[in-house]
Amino acid sequence: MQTDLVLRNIAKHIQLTPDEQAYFLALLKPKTLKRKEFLLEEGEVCRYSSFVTKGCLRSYTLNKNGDEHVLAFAPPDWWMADMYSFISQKPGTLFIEAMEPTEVLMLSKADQQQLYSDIPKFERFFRIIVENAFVSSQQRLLDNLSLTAQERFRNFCQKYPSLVTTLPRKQIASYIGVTPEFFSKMMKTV
Amino acid sequence: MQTDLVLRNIAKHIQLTPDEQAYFLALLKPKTLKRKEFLLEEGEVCRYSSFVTKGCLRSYTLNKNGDEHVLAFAPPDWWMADMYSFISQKPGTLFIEAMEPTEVLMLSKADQQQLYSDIPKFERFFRIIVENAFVSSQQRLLDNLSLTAQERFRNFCQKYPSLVTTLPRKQIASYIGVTPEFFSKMMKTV
DNA sequence: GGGAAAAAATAACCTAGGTTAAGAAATTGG
DNA sequence: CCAATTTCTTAACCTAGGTTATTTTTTCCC
Repeated sequence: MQTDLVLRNIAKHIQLTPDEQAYFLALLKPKTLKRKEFLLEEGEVCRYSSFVTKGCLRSYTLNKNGDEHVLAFAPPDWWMADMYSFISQKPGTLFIEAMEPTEVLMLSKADQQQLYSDIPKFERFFRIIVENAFVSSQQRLLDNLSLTAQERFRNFCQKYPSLVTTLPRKQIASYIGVTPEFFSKMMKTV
Repeated sequence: MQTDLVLRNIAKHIQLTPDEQAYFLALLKPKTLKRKEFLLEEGEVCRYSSFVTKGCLRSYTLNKNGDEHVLAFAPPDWWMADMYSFISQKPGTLFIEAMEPTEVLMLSKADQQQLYSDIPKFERFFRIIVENAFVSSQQRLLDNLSLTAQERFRNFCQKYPSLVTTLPRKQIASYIGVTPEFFSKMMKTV
């Protein structure tokens, strides 16, 4: 199990003793996903929060016309879940799919709750993670309200430099909120 | 000082002893705002998280063309801050303005940190608050990507029933992401 | 209560981005 | 390495929503 990355991820915000590290690592369930395999589908309850160690995940919804809308990408060192479903433990609306062969470390809702009680520092850790995610979600909202597709694409390039070259363009188009056809038109006009 | 509301707000997620309640309440600074008075302006550091007990706040940005974009409304029982600035203690981009005569209870960043150490339950409380805010921000993002203005307006009516009748229409238009002119056109077509 | 300011409505015209369709290029997995 | 699938591009046409300008209505506050 590839654990360096997740320990360094946590060390950015809280300090753990070796015992605490061992206790935490014992809770993680590793999982390997093939390209296009789903970690979660619409209507399921999201029972795990997953940390990506290799590959890449994306979360998206399918609206009533069958259009996909990408909510987030998770390259290595990112956490991913259907947050609504994970916190409420009710059926969610997101699909979470591997974009390529991907490895994750999964922490169940129950184990996370246990962790909060046993090692309160983890409550701080996840609070900080969610605070940052919230700020970035709000910024993206404002960007969608006030910037052109061109400008949102520039933002995307800065936020996910590693993904710009590796991801299919249609996925990037969906994330910034335009059709692949318009994205293509836009890329000619530079 | 009007403290019932904030104590009930907290009691939704954590249980406090009378001593803890008293300790918490002693940290809050009440403030009264006139209509159109600012609680925070662009470029300032957001030093407080504010709980609304009366009236209503809104947060918005001004883009380079001078257009306002409403990020959030806070009627009574809601918390409001420029989250980016509050967590980083760097200058932010939001304006926070009173829509009408408004009363808030303000908790400083330093006091919040102290509270986390002294009464770890508060770390849980604010984690839960931010989790919910994050989920709702993500849902709004998806709504902006996949719904029409008409549908977003219906969502707004469900989310903030008390504001639909009291707020100027141009503010609602800005929140759902359309111009007041288009909003007006849209309201005729029902 | 009344004058100033803000908000709302209307309408003519404009544009960023969507739709449909069809062919070309790139990936992928057997 | 090759057939199937997916992705990308192009182009003609379309539409949700924006812009500008003017008038009407409402709200505020002295």
